Amino acid sequence: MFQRPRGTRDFGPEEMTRRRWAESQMRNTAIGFGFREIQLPTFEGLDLFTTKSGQGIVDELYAFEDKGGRMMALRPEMTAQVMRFYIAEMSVQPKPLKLFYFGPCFRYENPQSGRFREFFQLGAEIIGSRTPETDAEVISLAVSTIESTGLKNCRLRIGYIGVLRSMLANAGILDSKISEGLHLLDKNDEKGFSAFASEAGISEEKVAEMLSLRGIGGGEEVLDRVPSDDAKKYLQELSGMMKKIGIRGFEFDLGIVRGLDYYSGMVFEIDAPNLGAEKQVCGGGSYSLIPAFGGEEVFTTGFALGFDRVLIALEKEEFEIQSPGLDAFIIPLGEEARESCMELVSRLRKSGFIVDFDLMRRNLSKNLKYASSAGAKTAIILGTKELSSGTATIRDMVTGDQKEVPLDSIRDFLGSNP
RNA sequence: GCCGGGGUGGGGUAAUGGUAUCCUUGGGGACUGUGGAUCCCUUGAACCGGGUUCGAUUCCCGGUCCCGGCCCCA
Repeated sequence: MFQRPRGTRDFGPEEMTRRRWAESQMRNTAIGFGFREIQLPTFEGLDLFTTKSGQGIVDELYAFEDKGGRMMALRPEMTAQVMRFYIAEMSVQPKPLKLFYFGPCFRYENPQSGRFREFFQLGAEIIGSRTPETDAEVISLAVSTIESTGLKNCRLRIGYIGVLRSMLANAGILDSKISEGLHLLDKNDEKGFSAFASEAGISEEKVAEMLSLRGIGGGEEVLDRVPSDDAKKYLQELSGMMKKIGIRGFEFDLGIVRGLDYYSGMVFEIDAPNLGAEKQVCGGGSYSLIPAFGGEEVFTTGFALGFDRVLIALEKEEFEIQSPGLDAFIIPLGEEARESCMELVSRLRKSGFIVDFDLMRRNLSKNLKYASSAGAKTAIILGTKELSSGTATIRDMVTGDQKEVPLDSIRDFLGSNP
Protein backbone atom coordinates (compact mmCIF):
# COMPACT_ATOMS: atom_id res chain seq x y z
CA MET A 1 0.00 0.00 0.00
CA PHE A 2 1.08 3.49 -0.76
CA GLN A 3 0.61 6.31 1.63
CA ARG A 4 -0.25 9.86 0.81
CA PRO A 5 2.62 12.23 1.61
CA ARG A 6 2.40 13.96 4.94
CA GLY A 7 0.42 17.16 4.94
CA THR A 8 -1.35 16.46 1.65
CA ARG A 9 -4.97 15.56 1.07
CA ASP A 10 -7.16 13.62 -1.33
CA PHE A 11 -10.43 15.26 -2.22
CA GLY A 12 -13.34 12.96 -2.93
CA PRO A 13 -16.34 13.81 -5.09
CA GLU A 14 -18.46 15.47 -2.41
CA GLU A 15 -15.63 17.57 -1.13
CA MET A 16 -14.54 18.47 -4.62
CA THR A 17 -18.05 19.66 -5.41
CA ARG A 18 -17.87 21.97 -2.43
CA ARG A 19 -14.38 23.20 -3.29
CA ARG A 20 -15.15 23.88 -6.91
CA TRP A 21 -18.29 25.69 -5.97
CA ALA A 22 -16.47 27.95 -3.51
CA GLU A 23 -13.70 28.51 -5.99
CA SER A 24 -16.09 29.58 -8.70
CA GLN A 25 -17.91 31.92 -6.33
CA MET A 26 -14.62 33.60 -5.54
CA ARG A 27 -13.48 33.68 -9.13
CA ASN A 28 -16.73 35.25 -10.28
CA THR A 29 -16.45 37.83 -7.55
CA ALA A 30 -12.96 38.83 -8.67
CA ILE A 31 -14.05 39.00 -12.29
CA GLY A 32 -16.98 41.12 -11.23
CA PHE A 33 -14.51 43.56 -9.67
CA GLY A 34 -12.65 43.86 -12.96
CA PHE A 35 -9.74 41.66 -11.98
CA ARG A 36 -8.32 39.29 -14.57
CA GLU A 37 -6.99 35.85 -13.83
CA ILE A 38 -3.47 34.65 -14.41
CA GLN A 39 -1.88 31.29 -13.80
CA LEU A 40 1.80 30.84 -13.10
CA PRO A 41 4.00 27.74 -12.75
CA THR A 42 3.93 25.68 -9.57
CA PHE A 43 7.73 25.75 -9.39
CA GLU A 44 10.31 28.43 -10.04
CA GLY A 45 13.99 29.02 -9.60
CA LEU A 46 14.80 28.94 -5.91
CA ASP A 47 16.33 32.42 -5.97
CA LEU A 48 12.98 34.01 -6.81
CA PHE A 49 11.76 33.08 -3.36
CA THR A 50 14.96 33.72 -1.46
CA THR A 51 15.19 37.18 -2.99
CA LYS A 52 11.77 38.00 -1.68
CA SER A 53 11.89 36.34 1.71
CA GLY A 54 15.54 35.69 2.55
CA GLN A 55 17.75 32.62 2.73
CA GLY A 56 16.01 31.53 5.89
CA ILE A 57 12.97 30.27 4.04
CA VAL A 58 14.88 27.52 2.25
CA ASP A 59 14.25 25.26 5.23
CA GLU A 60 10.57 25.63 4.71
CA LEU A 61 10.51 25.11 0.97
CA TYR A 62 10.29 22.06 -1.17
CA ALA A 63 13.54 22.84 -2.93
CA PHE A 64 15.40 20.55 -5.29
CA GLU A 65 18.02 20.45 -7.96
CA ASP A 66 16.74 19.61 -11.41
CA LYS A 67 18.53 17.47 -13.95
CA GLY A 68 20.28 20.48 -15.38
CA GLY A 69 21.77 21.32 -12.00
CA ARG A 70 19.45 24.29 -11.42
CA MET A 71 18.09 24.96 -7.95
CA MET A 72 14.31 25.00 -8.05
CA ALA A 73 11.51 25.22 -5.51
CA LEU A 74 7.79 24.53 -5.39
CA ARG A 75 6.15 27.87 -4.80
CA PRO A 76 5.33 28.67 -1.16
CA GLU A 77 3.09 31.56 -2.27
CA MET A 78 2.47 33.43 -5.45
CA THR A 79 3.27 37.11 -4.94
CA ALA A 80 6.91 36.78 -5.98
CA GLN A 81 5.87 35.08 -9.19
CA VAL A 82 3.40 37.82 -9.99
CA MET A 83 6.18 40.36 -9.62
CA ARG A 84 8.46 38.33 -11.87
CA PHE A 85 5.76 38.04 -14.46
CA TYR A 86 4.87 41.69 -14.20
CA ILE A 87 8.44 42.89 -14.69
CA ALA A 88 9.12 40.46 -17.50
CA GLU A 89 5.97 40.81 -19.50
CA MET A 90 3.35 43.15 -18.14
CA SER A 91 5.03 46.34 -17.08
CA VAL A 92 3.90 48.27 -20.14
CA GLN A 93 0.26 47.30 -19.69
CA PRO A 94 -2.19 50.11 -18.92
CA LYS A 95 -2.41 50.89 -15.20
CA PRO A 96 -3.89 50.00 -12.89
CA LEU A 97 -3.30 46.34 -13.53
CA LYS A 98 -5.81 44.22 -11.64
CA LEU A 99 -4.80 40.57 -11.47
CA PHE A 100 -5.92 37.56 -9.50
CA TYR A 101 -4.79 33.97 -9.26
CA PHE A 102 -5.68 30.69 -7.65
CA GLY A 103 -3.62 27.57 -7.18
CA PRO A 104 -1.73 25.16 -4.98
CA CYS A 105 1.27 26.24 -2.92
CA PHE A 106 3.73 24.15 -0.94
CA ARG A 107 5.54 24.62 2.33
CA TYR A 108 7.54 22.14 4.33
CA GLU A 109 5.74 22.67 7.60
CA ASN A 110 4.44 20.64 10.44
CA PRO A 111 0.77 19.97 9.68
CA GLN A 112 -1.96 20.93 12.10
CA SER A 113 -5.47 22.30 11.88
CA GLY A 114 -5.65 24.56 8.82
CA ARG A 115 -2.04 23.96 7.96
CA PHE A 116 -0.93 21.62 5.21
CA ARG A 117 2.12 21.00 3.07
CA GLU A 118 0.06 21.42 -0.03
CA PHE A 119 -2.56 24.12 0.29
CA PHE A 120 -4.49 26.44 -1.95
CA GLN A 121 -4.35 30.19 -2.16
CA LEU A 122 -6.34 32.80 -3.93
CA GLY A 123 -4.64 36.15 -4.30
CA ALA A 124 -5.09 39.46 -6.06
CA GLU A 125 -2.97 42.52 -6.74
CA ILE A 126 -3.59 45.98 -8.04
CA ILE A 127 -0.35 47.12 -9.60
CA GLY A 128 0.49 50.70 -10.38
CA SER A 129 -1.93 52.65 -8.25
CA ARG A 130 -1.49 54.32 -4.90
CA THR A 131 -4.69 55.86 -3.62
CA PRO A 132 -6.95 55.08 -0.68
CA GLU A 133 -9.57 53.84 -3.11
CA THR A 134 -7.05 51.32 -4.42
CA ASP A 135 -6.63 49.95 -0.93
CA ALA A 136 -10.39 50.02 -0.39
CA GLU A 137 -10.90 48.09 -3.61
CA VAL A 138 -8.46 45.37 -2.56
CA ILE A 139 -9.90 45.03 0.93
CA SER A 140 -13.36 45.03 -0.54
CA LEU A 141 -12.47 42.22 -2.92
CA ALA A 142 -10.93 40.20 -0.09
CA VAL A 143 -14.05 40.57 2.02
CA SER A 144 -16.37 39.93 -0.91
CA THR A 145 -14.65 36.75 -2.04
CA ILE A 146 -14.93 35.38 1.46
CA GLU A 147 -18.55 36.41 1.77
CA SER A 148 -19.35 34.98 -1.65
CA THR A 149 -18.81 31.50 -0.24
CA GLY A 150 -21.40 32.11 2.44
CA LEU A 151 -18.97 32.47 5.33
CA LYS A 152 -20.51 34.71 7.95
CA ASN A 153 -18.17 34.84 10.85
CA CYS A 154 -14.98 36.74 10.17
CA ARG A 155 -13.17 39.75 11.44
CA LEU A 156 -11.32 42.40 9.43
CA ARG A 157 -8.58 44.50 10.97
CA ILE A 158 -6.81 47.31 9.19
CA GLY A 159 -3.50 48.81 10.19
CA TYR A 160 -0.82 51.01 8.81
CA ILE A 161 2.69 49.69 9.02
CA GLY A 162 3.99 52.93 7.57
CA VAL A 163 3.55 54.64 10.94
CA LEU A 164 5.92 52.38 12.81
CA ARG A 165 8.23 52.16 9.89
CA SER A 166 8.66 55.90 9.64
CA MET A 167 8.96 56.29 13.42
CA LEU A 168 11.81 53.84 13.42
CA ALA A 169 13.40 55.49 10.43
CA ASN A 170 13.04 58.98 11.90
CA ALA A 171 14.65 57.77 15.08
CA GLY A 172 17.71 57.00 13.03
CA ILE A 173 17.44 53.25 12.65
CA LEU A 174 19.09 51.87 9.58
CA ASP A 175 16.82 50.48 6.90
CA SER A 176 18.43 47.12 7.33
CA LYS A 177 17.53 47.00 11.02
CA ILE A 178 13.95 48.23 10.81
CA SER A 179 12.46 44.86 10.08
CA GLU A 180 14.22 43.38 13.10
CA GLY A 181 12.52 45.98 15.27
CA LEU A 182 9.15 45.40 13.63
CA HIS A 183 9.53 41.72 14.17
CA LEU A 184 10.07 42.20 17.90
CA LEU A 185 6.96 44.35 18.08
CA ASP A 186 4.98 41.78 16.15
CA LYS A 187 5.88 39.19 18.73
CA ASN A 188 4.90 41.51 21.57
CA ASP A 189 8.42 41.21 22.87
CA GLU A 190 8.60 44.48 24.82
CA LYS A 191 11.86 43.71 26.55
CA GLY A 192 13.48 42.66 23.33
CA PHE A 193 12.26 45.74 21.59
CA SER A 194 13.41 48.07 24.36
CA ALA A 195 16.85 46.50 24.29
CA PHE A 196 16.95 46.77 20.52
CA ALA A 197 15.85 50.42 20.65
CA SER A 198 18.21 51.58 23.35
CA GLU A 199 21.08 49.92 21.53
CA ALA A 200 20.13 52.00 18.53
CA GLY A 201 20.10 55.12 20.69
CA ILE A 202 16.36 55.74 20.80
CA SER A 203 15.07 57.65 23.82
CA GLU A 204 12.83 55.91 26.31
CA GLU A 205 10.13 58.35 25.48
CA LYS A 206 10.16 57.35 21.84
CA VAL A 207 10.22 53.69 22.77
CA ALA A 208 7.14 54.13 24.91
CA GLU A 209 5.41 55.94 22.06
CA MET A 210 6.15 53.11 19.68
CA LEU A 211 4.99 50.47 22.12
CA SER A 212 1.79 52.37 22.76
CA LEU A 213 0.90 52.18 19.09
CA ARG A 214 0.02 48.57 19.58
CA GLY A 215 -2.75 49.59 21.91
CA ILE A 216 -4.47 51.61 19.20
CA GLY A 217 -7.26 49.38 18.09
CA GLY A 218 -10.97 49.79 17.62
CA GLY A 219 -13.42 51.83 15.58
CA GLU A 220 -12.87 54.98 13.60
CA GLU A 221 -12.53 57.06 16.78
CA VAL A 222 -9.13 55.56 17.52
CA LEU A 223 -7.73 57.24 14.45
CA ASP A 224 -7.43 60.47 16.48
CA ARG A 225 -4.66 58.80 18.39
CA VAL A 226 -2.59 57.96 15.33
CA PRO A 227 0.60 59.97 15.72
CA SER A 228 1.28 60.57 12.05
CA ASP A 229 -0.94 63.17 10.39
CA ASP A 230 -0.47 61.65 6.96
CA ALA A 231 -1.43 58.21 8.14
CA LYS A 232 -4.37 59.56 10.10
CA LYS A 233 -5.69 61.41 7.10
CA TYR A 234 -5.17 58.40 4.86
CA LEU A 235 -6.95 56.01 7.18
CA GLN A 236 -9.82 58.41 7.75
CA GLU A 237 -10.30 58.70 4.04
CA LEU A 238 -10.12 54.92 3.68
CA SER A 239 -12.59 54.51 6.51
CA GLY A 240 -15.12 56.78 4.80
CA MET A 241 -14.84 54.82 1.58
CA MET A 242 -15.22 51.49 3.34
CA LYS A 243 -18.45 52.69 4.88
CA LYS A 244 -19.78 53.87 1.55
CA ILE A 245 -19.17 50.52 -0.09
CA GLY A 246 -20.88 48.74 2.73
CA ILE A 247 -18.03 47.11 4.59
CA ARG A 248 -18.88 47.23 8.25
CA GLY A 249 -17.71 45.82 11.46
CA PHE A 250 -14.03 46.23 10.76
CA GLU A 251 -11.54 47.56 13.22
CA PHE A 252 -8.42 49.56 13.01
CA ASP A 253 -5.42 48.01 14.64
CA LEU A 254 -2.14 49.86 14.50
CA GLY A 255 -0.45 46.87 16.05
CA ILE A 256 -0.62 44.79 12.91
CA VAL A 257 2.86 44.02 11.71
CA ARG A 258 2.87 41.73 8.77
CA GLY A 259 5.92 39.56 8.81
CA LEU A 260 7.63 40.85 5.77
CA ASP A 261 9.80 43.82 5.11
CA TYR A 262 8.18 45.07 2.00
CA TYR A 263 4.85 46.25 3.32
CA SER A 264 4.98 50.01 3.42
CA GLY A 265 1.56 51.51 4.09
CA MET A 266 -1.82 49.97 4.79
CA VAL A 267 -1.89 46.38 5.99
CA PHE A 268 -4.88 44.19 6.82
CA GLU A 269 -5.80 40.79 8.13
CA ILE A 270 -8.99 38.76 8.19
CA ASP A 271 -9.56 36.11 10.85
CA ALA A 272 -12.23 33.46 11.16
CA PRO A 273 -12.61 33.17 14.94
CA ASN A 274 -13.99 29.64 14.93
CA LEU A 275 -10.83 28.22 13.39
CA GLY A 276 -8.60 27.69 16.41
CA ALA A 277 -4.86 28.18 16.28
CA GLU A 278 -4.57 28.92 12.57
CA LYS A 279 -7.41 31.34 12.27
CA GLN A 280 -6.07 33.89 9.84
CA VAL A 281 -7.74 33.38 6.50
CA CYS A 282 -6.43 36.39 4.65
CA GLY A 283 -3.64 38.93 4.82
CA GLY A 284 -2.53 41.75 2.62
CA GLY A 285 -1.48 45.33 2.26
CA SER A 286 0.32 47.81 0.10
CA TYR A 287 3.94 47.38 -0.79
CA SER A 288 6.60 47.97 -3.36
CA LEU A 289 8.39 44.74 -4.00
CA ILE A 290 9.46 45.50 -7.49
CA PRO A 291 12.84 47.24 -6.98
CA ALA A 292 14.12 44.15 -5.21
CA PHE A 293 13.26 42.20 -8.33
CA GLY A 294 14.97 44.57 -10.65
CA GLY A 295 12.10 46.71 -11.84
CA GLU A 296 11.14 50.32 -11.40
CA GLU A 297 9.31 51.22 -8.24
CA VAL A 298 5.62 50.51 -8.72
CA PHE A 299 3.11 50.63 -5.92
CA THR A 300 1.02 47.58 -5.41
CA THR A 301 -1.73 46.52 -3.06
CA GLY A 302 -2.64 42.90 -2.75
CA PHE A 303 -3.73 40.04 -0.57
CA ALA A 304 -3.48 36.30 -0.29
CA LEU A 305 -6.30 34.19 1.03
CA GLY A 306 -6.10 30.71 2.52
CA PHE A 307 -8.70 28.84 0.50
CA ASP A 308 -8.57 25.73 2.68
CA ARG A 309 -9.13 27.72 5.83
CA VAL A 310 -12.18 29.42 4.38
CA LEU A 311 -13.60 26.00 3.63
CA ILE A 312 -12.83 24.71 7.11
CA ALA A 313 -14.50 27.75 8.61
CA LEU A 314 -17.52 27.22 6.36
CA GLU A 315 -17.76 23.64 7.49
CA LYS A 316 -17.75 24.76 11.10
CA GLU A 317 -20.64 27.04 10.29
CA GLU A 318 -22.34 23.95 8.89
CA PHE A 319 -22.84 25.60 5.57
CA GLU A 320 -24.06 23.23 2.90
CA ILE A 321 -24.33 23.54 -0.81
CA GLN A 322 -26.59 21.33 -2.82
CA SER A 323 -24.78 19.19 -5.33
CA PRO A 324 -26.32 19.05 -8.77
CA GLY A 325 -27.27 15.35 -8.93
CA LEU A 326 -28.70 13.67 -12.01
CA ASP A 327 -31.66 14.92 -14.00
CA ALA A 328 -32.39 11.38 -15.05
CA PHE A 329 -31.12 7.85 -14.66
CA ILE A 330 -32.13 5.66 -17.57
CA ILE A 331 -32.89 1.99 -17.12
CA PRO A 332 -33.14 -0.33 -20.11
CA LEU A 333 -35.12 -3.52 -19.63
CA GLY A 334 -34.17 -6.34 -21.88
CA GLU A 335 -31.62 -6.71 -24.64
CA GLU A 336 -33.61 -4.85 -27.27
CA ALA A 337 -33.91 -1.75 -25.15
CA ARG A 338 -30.21 -1.32 -24.53
CA GLU A 339 -29.28 0.51 -27.68
CA SER A 340 -32.37 2.66 -27.64
CA CYS A 341 -31.48 3.57 -24.09
CA MET A 342 -28.02 4.72 -25.11
CA GLU A 343 -29.46 6.67 -27.97
CA LEU A 344 -31.83 8.43 -25.58
CA VAL A 345 -29.01 9.11 -23.12
CA SER A 346 -26.94 10.70 -25.84
CA ARG A 347 -29.82 12.82 -27.04
CA LEU A 348 -30.64 14.12 -23.56
CA ARG A 349 -26.99 14.88 -22.82
CA LYS A 350 -26.74 16.92 -25.99
CA SER A 351 -29.74 18.89 -24.76
CA GLY A 352 -27.81 19.76 -21.63
CA PHE A 353 -29.33 17.39 -19.11
CA ILE A 354 -27.20 15.57 -16.57
CA VAL A 355 -27.93 11.98 -17.41
CA ASP A 356 -26.58 8.58 -16.51
CA PHE A 357 -27.69 5.03 -17.30
CA ASP A 358 -27.24 1.42 -16.25
CA LEU A 359 -23.84 0.09 -17.22
CA MET A 360 -24.08 -3.14 -15.26
CA ARG A 361 -27.19 -4.75 -16.78
CA ARG A 362 -28.91 -4.98 -13.43
CA ASN A 363 -32.54 -5.67 -12.80
CA LEU A 364 -35.11 -2.98 -12.29
CA SER A 365 -35.24 -2.95 -8.53
CA LYS A 366 -31.45 -2.73 -8.15
CA ASN A 367 -31.39 -0.01 -10.77
CA LEU A 368 -33.99 2.03 -8.94
CA LYS A 369 -31.96 1.65 -5.80
CA TYR A 370 -28.84 2.84 -7.58
CA ALA A 371 -30.70 5.76 -9.16
CA SER A 372 -31.88 6.75 -5.73
CA SER A 373 -28.41 6.66 -4.22
CA ALA A 374 -27.02 8.63 -7.16
CA GLY A 375 -29.48 11.40 -6.34
CA ALA A 376 -31.36 11.16 -9.62
CA LYS A 377 -34.46 13.34 -9.89
CA THR A 378 -36.14 10.90 -12.25
CA ALA A 379 -35.70 7.36 -13.47
CA ILE A 380 -36.59 6.67 -17.07
CA ILE A 381 -37.60 3.10 -17.73
CA LEU A 382 -37.29 1.86 -21.26
CA GLY A 383 -38.44 -1.67 -21.96
CA THR A 384 -40.03 -3.70 -24.71
CA LYS A 385 -43.46 -2.47 -23.71
CA GLU A 386 -42.39 1.14 -24.14
CA LEU A 387 -40.37 0.47 -27.26
CA SER A 388 -43.36 -0.93 -29.07
CA SER A 389 -45.36 2.20 -28.34
CA GLY A 390 -42.48 4.64 -28.82
CA THR A 391 -42.59 5.87 -25.23
CA ALA A 392 -40.68 5.68 -21.99
CA THR A 393 -41.89 5.48 -18.42
CA ILE A 394 -40.68 8.38 -16.32
CA ARG A 395 -40.68 7.86 -12.59
CA ASP A 396 -40.35 10.82 -10.27
CA MET A 397 -37.83 9.64 -7.71
CA VAL A 398 -39.14 11.90 -4.99
CA THR A 399 -42.87 11.29 -5.23
CA GLY A 400 -42.88 7.90 -6.95
CA ASP A 401 -45.36 9.11 -9.58
CA GLN A 402 -44.98 7.49 -12.97
CA LYS A 403 -46.01 8.61 -16.38
CA GLU A 404 -45.64 7.22 -19.85
CA VAL A 405 -44.17 9.84 -22.16
CA PRO A 406 -43.51 9.68 -25.92
CA LEU A 407 -39.77 9.50 -26.65
CA ASP A 408 -39.89 12.77 -28.57
CA SER A 409 -41.37 14.61 -25.61
CA ILE A 410 -38.95 13.46 -22.90
CA ARG A 411 -36.78 16.51 -23.35
CA ASP A 412 -39.72 18.83 -22.79
CA PHE A 413 -41.00 16.74 -19.92
CA LEU A 414 -37.66 16.90 -18.08
CA GLY A 415 -37.30 20.58 -18.88
CA SER A 416 -40.72 21.40 -17.48
CA ASN A 417 -40.19 19.44 -14.27
CA PRO A 418 -36.99 20.92 -12.91
C1' G B 1 12.07 21.43 15.46
C1' C B 2 9.02 20.53 20.09
C1' C B 3 4.56 18.78 23.15
C1' G B 4 -0.18 16.00 23.97
C1' G B 5 -3.87 12.37 22.10
C1' G B 6 -4.62 8.61 18.58
C1' G B 7 -4.14 4.41 14.32
C1' U B 8 -8.89 -2.75 14.01
C1' G B 9 -12.44 -4.07 6.57
C1' G B 10 -14.09 1.78 2.20
C1' G B 11 -16.80 4.35 6.73
C1' G B 12 -18.30 3.50 11.98
C1' U B 13 -17.34 -0.02 15.92
C1' A B 14 -16.62 -4.65 19.78
C1' A B 15 -13.80 -7.99 22.48
C1' U B 16 -9.17 -10.17 23.20
C1' G B 17 -1.70 -12.58 25.17
C1' G B 18 -4.22 -18.09 21.34
C1' U B 19 -5.41 -14.02 14.10
C1' A B 20 -11.27 -10.62 15.25
C1' U B 21 -17.71 -8.79 16.86
C1' C B 22 -21.59 -5.97 15.06
C1' C B 23 -23.54 -1.99 11.88
C1' U B 24 -22.95 0.33 7.28
C1' U B 25 -21.07 0.36 2.38
C1' G B 26 -19.68 -2.56 -2.14
C1' G B 27 -20.84 -7.19 -5.37
C1' G B 28 -24.40 -11.17 -6.26
C1' G B 29 -29.06 -13.91 -5.67
C1' A B 30 -34.39 -14.78 -4.50
C1' C B 31 -36.70 -11.64 -8.89
C1' U B 32 -39.83 -13.15 -15.33
C1' G B 33 -41.06 -4.96 -15.42
C1' U B 34 -41.79 -0.98 -10.22
C1' G B 35 -40.03 -4.87 -4.01
C1' G B 36 -35.94 2.68 -3.87
C1' A B 37 -38.52 -2.69 0.35
C1' U B 38 -37.36 -7.57 2.54
C1' C B 39 -34.53 -11.92 3.08
C1' C B 40 -30.15 -14.72 1.85
C1' C B 41 -25.08 -15.24 0.05
C1' U B 42 -20.44 -12.78 -0.60
C1' U B 43 -15.74 -9.46 -1.01
C1' G B 44 -13.06 -6.89 2.48
C1' A B 45 -9.26 -5.23 8.33
C1' A B 46 -5.02 -5.08 13.11
C1' C B 47 0.09 1.50 10.08
C1' C B 48 5.37 -0.32 9.58
C1' G B 49 9.79 -2.39 11.90
C1' G B 50 12.10 -4.41 16.21
C1' G B 51 11.67 -6.55 21.25
C1' U B 52 9.26 -9.64 25.30
C1' U B 53 6.57 -14.48 24.67
C1' C B 54 5.53 -21.18 22.99
C1' G B 55 2.33 -17.53 20.73
C1' A B 56 1.44 -10.17 19.96
C1' U B 57 -4.04 -7.09 17.05
C1' U B 58 -3.36 -6.82 22.46
C1' C B 59 2.49 -5.53 26.37
C1' C B 60 7.37 -2.54 25.48
C1' C B 61 10.64 0.46 22.10
C1' G B 62 11.50 3.03 17.47
C1' G B 63 9.56 4.93 13.04
C1' U B 64 5.39 6.58 10.25
C1' C B 65 0.76 8.83 9.47
C1' C B 66 -3.68 11.36 11.51
C1' C B 67 -5.93 14.94 15.10
C1' G B 68 -4.85 19.12 18.19
C1' G B 69 -1.31 22.71 20.25
C1' C B 70 3.74 25.41 20.51
C1' C B 71 7.46 27.61 17.30
C1' C B 72 7.12 29.85 12.73
C1' C B 73 4.03 32.09 9.36
C1' A B 74 5.78 34.63 2.94
